[in-house]
Amino acid sequence: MQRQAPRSQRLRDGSSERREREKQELRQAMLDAARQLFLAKGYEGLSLRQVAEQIGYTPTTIYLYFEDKDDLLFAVVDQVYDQFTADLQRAFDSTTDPRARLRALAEAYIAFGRGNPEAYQVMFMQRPDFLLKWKAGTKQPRATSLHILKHAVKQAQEAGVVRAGDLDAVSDVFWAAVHGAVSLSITMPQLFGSAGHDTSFAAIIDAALQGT
Amino acid sequence: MQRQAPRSQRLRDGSSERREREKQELRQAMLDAARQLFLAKGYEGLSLRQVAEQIGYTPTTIYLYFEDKDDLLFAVVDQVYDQFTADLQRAFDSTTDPRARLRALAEAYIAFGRGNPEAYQVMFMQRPDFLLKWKAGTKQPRATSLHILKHAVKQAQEAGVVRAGDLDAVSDVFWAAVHGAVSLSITMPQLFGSAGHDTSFAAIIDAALQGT
DNA sequence: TATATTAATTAACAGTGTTATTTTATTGAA
DNA sequence: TTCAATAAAATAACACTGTTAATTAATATA
Repeated sequence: MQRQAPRSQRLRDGSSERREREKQELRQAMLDAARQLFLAKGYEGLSLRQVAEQIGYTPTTIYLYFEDKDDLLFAVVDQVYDQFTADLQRAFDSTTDPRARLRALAEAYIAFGRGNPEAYQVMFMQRPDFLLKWKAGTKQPRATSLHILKHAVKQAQEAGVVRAGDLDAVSDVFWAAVHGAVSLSITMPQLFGSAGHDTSFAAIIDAALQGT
Repeated sequence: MQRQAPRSQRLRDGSSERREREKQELRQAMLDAARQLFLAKGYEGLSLRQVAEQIGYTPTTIYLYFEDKDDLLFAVVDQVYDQFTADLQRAFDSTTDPRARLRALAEAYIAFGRGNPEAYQVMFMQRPDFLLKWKAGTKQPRATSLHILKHAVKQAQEAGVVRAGDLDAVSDVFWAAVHGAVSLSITMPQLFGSAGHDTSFAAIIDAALQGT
């Protein structure tokens, strides 16, 4: 009997592991379906009932894996926040020249927004409160990504390649320029960038670098 | 009998006028209630049932005066578009100096956004398609207001106070700067303008004027 | 094999915008 | 002034939405 104990223990662990794995798989299936619907139909078009139908479960089952719709939506964009942070960090690391660094950051920011328009809208336009939520597993709000921008501006100030003055204000100039450009190009592609979006973006980056 | 004809004519006209007047009053009551709810609860919080309850009618009656919810919402912000245009025009007319004119326009744009945050969000962030709708009674899309900006930029270019280059692109720089500042200050007051919003706005206007 | 636990479903509530139908009120004419 | 035509408003219903409570089905444990 005592010899059987470890074996039954192993069996039980094995089955509970399997259960846990299946739970994670189902959770992931919900995330995948939600992400697909979100990318196809946008923020408004994401419905729990459609998510449930797509994975072959009833809507209420989702509540066993997510607190509510907000929780699910945040989980969907959570990985996008990671990508955004990684993109900015990569741009930051691409050079040590303060001026080139700022330019690289601006280009990366704009490229992210244009490459992920639906996600960018949720993150910076529709649900800005998500920026204050914590990244899964950590205690850092999502807005931390923006510290990279501020850091680069600070370095540029110290190097004397952008004008001195309140760091926060100068960073805001930079942020407002790129955010304004990205958001206008996403929501009003007809009105913004009529000379070609790339032309406008280039002009905005130049202005931000000269004007800061 | 023939003498009575004009009198009954007058009576009929009078009553049909009264009917017409009452119809317009009811329509205006709907607009007022909708505007009040919209300003209190924002874009999402505006519900036809609540509008109806506030004026003491059933929800379906609204459909006798407006095509649908979109039509009602547009009618609510329609007058705000007029104010926006007037504000920009007043700034344009405040001076003839091209540089001061651009600065006045930027300040007016920002003041409008900060003074009407809910309306600004609908106009430029949530329902940008409204900008392409026609002003009531005309055939001009709402975006025409932005031509004032472009006009001022063009004059400043010709005067040599802002850099030459594609007019559309240079205008986009100006627009992106002020829109970015306004939208960030509305949706992320904690993250934007931590050195004081006025400080950031001043820096952005300076940058836009130097950078364009 | 019986019991306890967990997972998933069903049913329901309170909302939303919207359409078709029916009732009510008002008008114009015999 | 009564009657028919017209216009206005209300009722009822549909198809959705997110969400909660109660019930059934499946699984693990003893």
